Amino acid sequence: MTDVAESKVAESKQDRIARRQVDKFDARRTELAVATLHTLAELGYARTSLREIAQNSEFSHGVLHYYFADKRDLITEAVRQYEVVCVTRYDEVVAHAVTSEQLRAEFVAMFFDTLGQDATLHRLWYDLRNQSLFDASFRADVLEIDTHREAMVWRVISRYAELLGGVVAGSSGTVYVTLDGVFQRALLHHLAGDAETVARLRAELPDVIDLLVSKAD
Amino acid sequence: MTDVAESKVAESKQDRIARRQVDKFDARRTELAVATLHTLAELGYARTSLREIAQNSEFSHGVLHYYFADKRDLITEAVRQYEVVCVTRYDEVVAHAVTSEQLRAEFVAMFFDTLGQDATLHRLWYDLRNQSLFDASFRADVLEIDTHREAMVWRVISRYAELLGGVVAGSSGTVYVTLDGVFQRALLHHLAGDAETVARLRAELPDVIDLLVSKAD
DNA sequence: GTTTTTCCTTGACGACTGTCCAAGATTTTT
DNA sequence: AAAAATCTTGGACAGTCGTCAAGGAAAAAC
Repeated sequence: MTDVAESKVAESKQDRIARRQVDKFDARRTELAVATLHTLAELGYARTSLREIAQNSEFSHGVLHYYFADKRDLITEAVRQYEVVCVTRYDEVVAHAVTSEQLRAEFVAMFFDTLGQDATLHRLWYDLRNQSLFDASFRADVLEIDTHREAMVWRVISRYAELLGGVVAGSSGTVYVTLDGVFQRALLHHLAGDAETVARLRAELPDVIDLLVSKAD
Repeated sequence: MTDVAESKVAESKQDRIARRQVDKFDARRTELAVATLHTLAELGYARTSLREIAQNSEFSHGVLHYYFADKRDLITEAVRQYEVVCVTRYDEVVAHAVTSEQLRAEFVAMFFDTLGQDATLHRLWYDLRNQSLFDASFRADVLEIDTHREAMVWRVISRYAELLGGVVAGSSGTVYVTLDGVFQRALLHHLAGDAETVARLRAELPDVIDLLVSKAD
């Protein structure tokens, strides 16, 4: 009995230790994944090396193989970090907008804000989505993130239709590819330094949104 | 006088020789650029090496630096080859369709035909367009090709509106990003082996087209 | 047929890659 | 304070990369 009790105590103690170490381990994994994310955003998938990632962290390159099985494992974790950052961006706008005009205007504003602010992160997303066209090992994560992005856009547009007293004219997928297409195009011209084209896309976006929503008369 | 005449003859002779050599030189450049295109389509930009390209041609890797200044020069030429192949795809459909229903149906058919047929080429295009988000040296070519693609789509949709007796509801850019977005998404699911989603996108495409065109009553 | 020019192969170079490991530094446990 | 477990470093490894140059093969010019 005593032996068992002691053993239980010992176990739970070791468990506590183990759990703490796991937490610490995970924290460092996340830290390194974030450094990876920044490196990828800066250089793109094709030119990102482990040594470059390590230089963007406070560790040496050898440590990466202590926390990650290989490069793919590391990059996959970085992609998951991206998702955490990026997928609830418009929820606040949806939550507190009380008129359709307000929602549309604030969505457009945030759309182009994040375009300028997080341009390198966004180009990374498109880079990785494209990588998944060649490398099957990214596909599952990419498709999952894409689904979440689609849902995010849908929350905005369906709420807009609701406030407007109309219905969304296309499917969730159609709405998503349209707005994502506008974003991709704006990103390209933004990075190319063509502010004029970006401004034009911004001016057109409200019309694009209205194209996707049929107002009931 | 005679000297001058002889010199002229000699010059024009040398010119002829020079021209022929230039033609031969260009022909081989094109040949190697095509091999590059196939390699890029297969492996993607990130994993395409000069030795791999050479293996897809009938030459050895050293010859690439005889015909091209460096890797960038070679890949740029390959991108230009892509444009030649890809940008008049729907013109025949536009030319011989006599009803709006026919044009729409044949466009949809060709849209998904090329999706399956030239999937690797298309994923290369998206790969290179994305590369231009990181590497400015591709941007000019990418933007030019993108413009041509947009014009190609516009020819289809504006003709469709004409046959239908309506007007296009969005700008040329809006129409392009929407249909290109559908294509990108269909390509991803096609390469992921998800035939069901591709079929759904195909079934939805006519509605997407009609969304972009307002029929006059 | 010989010389000259053009074309192509082969091997080498330095730099860079992902991966692994021995050994030292640090932290935790006893 | 000693011992054990954990973390981190920095160098070595086997490859691969783009690039280049020497020299042989082929073609063209005479």
